[in-house]
Amino acid sequence: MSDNILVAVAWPYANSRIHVGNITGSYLPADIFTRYHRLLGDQVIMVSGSDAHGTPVTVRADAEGSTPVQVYEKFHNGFIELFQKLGLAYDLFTSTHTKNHFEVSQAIFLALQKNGYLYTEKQKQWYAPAQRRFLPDRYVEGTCYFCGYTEARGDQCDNCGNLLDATQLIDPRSKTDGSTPELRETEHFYVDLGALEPSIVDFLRQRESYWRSNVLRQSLGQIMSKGLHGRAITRDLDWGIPVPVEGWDGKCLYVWFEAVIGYVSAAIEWAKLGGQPEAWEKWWTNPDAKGYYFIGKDNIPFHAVIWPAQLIGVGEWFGKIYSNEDGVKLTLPYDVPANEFMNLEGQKISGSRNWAVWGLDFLSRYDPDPLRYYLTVNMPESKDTDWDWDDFVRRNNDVLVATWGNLVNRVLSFAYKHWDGCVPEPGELRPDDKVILESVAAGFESVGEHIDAVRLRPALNEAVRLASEVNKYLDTSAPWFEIKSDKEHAAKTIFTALQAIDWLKVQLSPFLPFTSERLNLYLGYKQPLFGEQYVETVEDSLGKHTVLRYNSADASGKWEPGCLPAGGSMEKPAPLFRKLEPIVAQEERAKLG
RNA sequence: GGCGGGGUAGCUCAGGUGGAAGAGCAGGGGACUCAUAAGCCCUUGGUCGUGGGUUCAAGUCCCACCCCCGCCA
Repeated sequence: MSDNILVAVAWPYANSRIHVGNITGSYLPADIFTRYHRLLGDQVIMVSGSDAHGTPVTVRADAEGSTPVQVYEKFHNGFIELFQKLGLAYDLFTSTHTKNHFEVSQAIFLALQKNGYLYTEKQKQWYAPAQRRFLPDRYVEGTCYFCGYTEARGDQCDNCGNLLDATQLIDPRSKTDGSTPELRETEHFYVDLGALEPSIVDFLRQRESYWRSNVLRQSLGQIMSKGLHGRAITRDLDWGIPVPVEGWDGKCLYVWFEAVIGYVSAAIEWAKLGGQPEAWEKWWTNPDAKGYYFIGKDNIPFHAVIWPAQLIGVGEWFGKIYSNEDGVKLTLPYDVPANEFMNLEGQKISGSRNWAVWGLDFLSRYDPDPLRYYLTVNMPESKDTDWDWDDFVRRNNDVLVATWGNLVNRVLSFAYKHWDGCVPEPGELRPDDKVILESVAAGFESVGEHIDAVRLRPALNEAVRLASEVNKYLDTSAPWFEIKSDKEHAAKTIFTALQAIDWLKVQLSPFLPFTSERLNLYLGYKQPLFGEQYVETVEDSLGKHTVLRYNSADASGKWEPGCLPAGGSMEKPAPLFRKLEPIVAQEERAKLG
């Protein structure tokens, strides 16, 4: 029995690079979860993409003298490079700037409208004649009408902390060119979240027993105390998805509204690229499919409340509009295992202050698995955590190198040297051998249970603990002593240790895919554990976009205690991990700020 | 102001449904040598933020308060 599992991963905004906090917050846990379910044999797809639209991209383009497309493509390509190097094996990592996403988003908009959940409202907003565009509140500056501070932003005054009504700013000016804006009337669509509130409360209550309490209680608490209210879903902007209504030229869907729709559109694009255009329905119109949304806590309201509201609001109309199907509804999220934040050396991560460890920069000096290890074992699953360079070096050396890497190296080297590069024939195993093998085999249950419940830190610690058990077993059996007097006993010990390592390799592989693949080769296997990531260019009427994909054709890994072939030939082993000098922590800290 | 998260050994943190305080690292001692001087064994160390309450029994439930951090207005 295999499940259909949709792994929906946060969409990085195409306006800044990705740092370790972003990675541990959503991208990495999603990949670990996905790899585990692939090994189990479940039908799982992991999708996401770059969030390409919105004002910050246009503002940056203006500042750099380039175009929004150029800005978004630059960051998008950087994301793909990082994800490939870090082994984040998306079935599809695409973008919101695709024809497909435009169509799906517009269909969602129209379905909400058909169901009566949209309404329009007129409001005044600052307009910059010189730039011929409306200014978002954040891009208007002026004098605060509370405290007289002259550098207040339209949305909030940094001096007195009050939230402001941008239209009341004194002496307003455009943040980008200093020109004086004027108030103009504009009309926008709103989604009637108030009308959807009872359905959302039901939705949350049905998931009360298994959702993380931070996600559930924050969402429910906010609704109970404040209620839900209409929210604007369109803006005066030309970089984005046009509002699919006659006479609404020059207005776009708000990014918060359309980016989440990417979870549907990316699955559709994935199905099309795979040559089975209907395949997405197994995850999206199948009520038994389970959607897991991996996001950071900043995104909780959008995924736990607003996105479900959108899905409930479209009802059966999406099917009718998009694919001419009747009686079909989109499947609501099963779980939203949002993480808290990771800080850096005791301070909040900040790109503008260069207080960050950037993903690509890190990988230019270190390997991906140590990063994956440290970020998992320090994952902010229940509260904020801290990236500490000393701690990174220590854990790399004490756990990856000393406990696990050394276990592999000492056993494989010993076997390779004394049995001519082959797995020794053990004959009948002794009681002690069976005991340690049973313990390690039980890891498929215990580690798996943790991953299934998205408790990744305890899952990884459990696997490492089992590696430590094997070290103890080795010390007790002492094959280096046995081999002097009785090579048959040493063969039993080394075979047992190799078999245990073979299983631990699988249990650790969702966390440490690169070194697990290498170990897999050393043990003599020809087929890789996982499939391959590859990059492809897709063309549509909007232009070309690059996507990251995953080909599982050669994957052979299975989440079960398989049989290591006795007598099989091995590859000459080499250490899996590099030991780091403590000085690198100081060097890395010196680069911050 | 409202909603939420956190305060457990020197450090980083575990402690689903209440039942004799845990791990790793750091510190101290020991045996071994296959291994990236790694691994293994033993060991020092805590009034679980504060004050009440429920209970035969509370880090774990309830109330109040004090700090730190987010989100929302």
